[in-house]
Amino acid sequence: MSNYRKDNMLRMANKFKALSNPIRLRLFLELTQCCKVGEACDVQRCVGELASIVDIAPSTLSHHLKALNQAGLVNMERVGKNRICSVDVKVLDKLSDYFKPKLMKGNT
Amino acid sequence: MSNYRKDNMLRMANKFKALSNPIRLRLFLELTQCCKVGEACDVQRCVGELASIVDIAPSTLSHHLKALNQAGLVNMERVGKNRICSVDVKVLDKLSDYFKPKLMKGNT
DNA sequence: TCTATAATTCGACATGTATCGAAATGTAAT
DNA sequence: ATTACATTTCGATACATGTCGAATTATAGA
Repeated sequence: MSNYRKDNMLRMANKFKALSNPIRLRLFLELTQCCKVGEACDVQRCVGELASIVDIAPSTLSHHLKALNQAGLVNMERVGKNRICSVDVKVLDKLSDYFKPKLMKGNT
Repeated sequence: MSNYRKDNMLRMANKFKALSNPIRLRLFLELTQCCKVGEACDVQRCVGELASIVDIAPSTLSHHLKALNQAGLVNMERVGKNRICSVDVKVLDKLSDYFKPKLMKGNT
C-alpha cells in the first residue's frame, strides 16, 4: 500500500471517527440534510443554534464541534459574537465516493 | 427527528465507529477494493490471510473482525477450519448513499 | 470602561477501546 | 483418539474519549 493511499486512509479513518459519535453525527446531519434539488447545501448554524438540538453541556458541544472541524468535516467561522458552522458539499462528495467500488490495477 | 431516522443514525454511527480504526478500515478496504468494471465485489479472505496484511496479534485481529461483523459491515462464515470474510456490495451502496444530499420535506 | 452574551479551554472523573499472551474452542487429518 | 491448525475468548493493562462545571477569552452594546 503506497504512502499516499495510507495517508488518505488515515485521514478517512479520522473522518469516520468524528462521525462515529451519535451527537457529532447528529450535528453533521443537521448541517447537511438541507439541500434542494439541484442546489448546493448552504446551511449555516451558529454554535448556540446547534446547542438547541442536542442535550449536552456547552463545553461538551464545543469539544464535539472542534472534533468535526479538525477532521475536516465542518467549517467554522467567527461572525460577531457567534461562530458559524457549515459543511462543504465537496466533503459529502468525498465521503460518498470513498465507498464506490474501486478498480484494481489492470482491470478493464 | 423520528425514531426510525434516529435508529438509522445510531446504526450508521456504529458503522463509522467500526471504520474509524485504521486497522479495521484497512481490513475493510482489503475486502472491497477488488471490483472489476460492471461486476460485483466478491473478494473472500480467511482470517489467516487478513492476518498477513496487518501487523497485530491474532487475538487482536479477531476482535477487530468481530467489530466489523457486528457493525454489519463484514460477513463471516465458517468453511472447514477457516472463517471466510466478505463484504456485501449493498453495504457499500448504503454507505455511499448516506452522504448524498438529502431532500428536505417539501422541497421539489 | 463595564456588562452581557457566545463560545472555548481547563481540570477532573468515569467509561470505553486497543492491545497482548495464555487458555480454550472447533475442525480436519493422521 | 490424538495431534495439528485456525480462530476465538479471557484477563489484564495502558491509553483514549465523553462528560461536566468552573474559569477564561472574545465580541458587542450601554
